[in-house]
Amino acid sequence: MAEALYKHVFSDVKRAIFEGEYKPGDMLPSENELAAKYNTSRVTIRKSLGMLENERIVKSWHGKGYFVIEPEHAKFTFVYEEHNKALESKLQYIRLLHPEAEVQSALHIDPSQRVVSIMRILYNTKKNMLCDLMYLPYQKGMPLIEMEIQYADFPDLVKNKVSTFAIHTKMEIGIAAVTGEVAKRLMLEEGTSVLVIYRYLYDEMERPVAFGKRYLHPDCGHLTAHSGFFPG
Amino acid sequence: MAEALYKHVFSDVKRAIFEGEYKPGDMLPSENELAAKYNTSRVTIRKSLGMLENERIVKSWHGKGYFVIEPEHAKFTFVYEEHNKALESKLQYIRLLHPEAEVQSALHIDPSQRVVSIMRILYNTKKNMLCDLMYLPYQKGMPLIEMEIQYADFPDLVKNKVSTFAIHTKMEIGIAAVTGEVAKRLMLEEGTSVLVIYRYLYDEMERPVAFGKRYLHPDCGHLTAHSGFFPG
DNA sequence: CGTTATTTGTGCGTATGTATA
DNA sequence: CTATACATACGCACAAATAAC
Repeated sequence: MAEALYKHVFSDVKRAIFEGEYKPGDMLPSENELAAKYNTSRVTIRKSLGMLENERIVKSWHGKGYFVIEPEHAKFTFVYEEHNKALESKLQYIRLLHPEAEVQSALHIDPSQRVVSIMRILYNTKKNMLCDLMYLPYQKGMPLIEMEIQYADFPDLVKNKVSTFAIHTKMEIGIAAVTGEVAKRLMLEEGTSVLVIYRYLYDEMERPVAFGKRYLHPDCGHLTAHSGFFPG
Repeated sequence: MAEALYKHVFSDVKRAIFEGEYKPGDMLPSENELAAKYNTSRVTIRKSLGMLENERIVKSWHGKGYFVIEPEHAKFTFVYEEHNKALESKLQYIRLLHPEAEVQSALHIDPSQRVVSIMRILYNTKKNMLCDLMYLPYQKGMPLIEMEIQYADFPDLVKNKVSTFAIHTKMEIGIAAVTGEVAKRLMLEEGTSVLVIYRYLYDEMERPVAFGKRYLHPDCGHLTAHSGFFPG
């Protein structure tokens, strides 16, 4: 089967842009010109140009034409898997407690309201690599069954209550000194600085529904993100 | 002006998905059924469904139908501005030197080849917030003029040599202890742990063309990223 | 100021191909 | 084999924005 025509036009124009034939700011030939050049219809050309627009390579202006845009190198895509498949997970405890200041502020609740606190350790054959803490506002009838929680992903914890599409999450990366239980479980000296990943889950009304902290053992290495154009 | 028909269909189906009328895994009505429902043509429906597909909300299977997919909560978008607009930038030095091991390995060069090393400080009215180090393989005739480099973004440094679209960058976040010149400039004690952002620039052949390290003063706070669906 | 040509935006009808059940 | 569903592609018409005259 021959390659679809619109795909051919798409990759041919894309190639021309990547090779510098059209530079950022340049106008592409009009739809009609391209249709003539590739000996096809305007509809097909529009499909190809639409794909280039989706990839943020060109932008169309009504009545003017299509223009090559400046690529975005400031936006990075971070792939962060809640469940690292190379690591085993072990539940440490589930406690019902009155939140400390950090958790209060993250979940927008007052000290009188209790929260469920869950600690998990993620480890490989050699050592404990991550210490994961999660906090959820406690409500009566909440399932505290260990097995349910042990393997649950962060968004899974609340997905039954709201539509998965309504949830969005925020991730923050910071640095913190490990103390007490966390230091002991990661087998680090008290006060050692480690990377910390903070996770915030919000529902469709922007209300915080969960808060998590994850302490990374130094041997976990770096967190990586990418920018630029990638296939797929 | 009335809203375009295809936009109406798009947002109406999207709303239905977000409200849980169609759940992840569900099949949407067929193109023909939707065309009948909205009293329009199949072409228009395809446009709307194509938009939903671009937003990774549905996926079509040839001969089967359109299916609601599970939202991706593991991919985060990091917006990282090389030039923080709230901060002033000051060039500290430009040196030509033989690279240390870390830089050698990052740029895939051997110790005999020299690199241009550039240090900048980014500061606000109160204090120095960032210490930025960049390394570029040195080539004869390279412009070392300070003014050119002082305000250059990371990708700008190489954009004249290759197409901007061919460049892609990687970002890593780690933790490191500040020493020597860096510690002094950030006014931190030797050995203090700080967040470090590593940047790698690659050309179209995946060859490294620049390497950067950026030490963040603790007062810079956290790095944040988002996941889920956002308008625009 | 309006006129006109150009360019993109929206929308319909139709035909044929191909994958799935 | 057949019915259904999506994929590709063409032609046409009109609307709306832009720019040049």
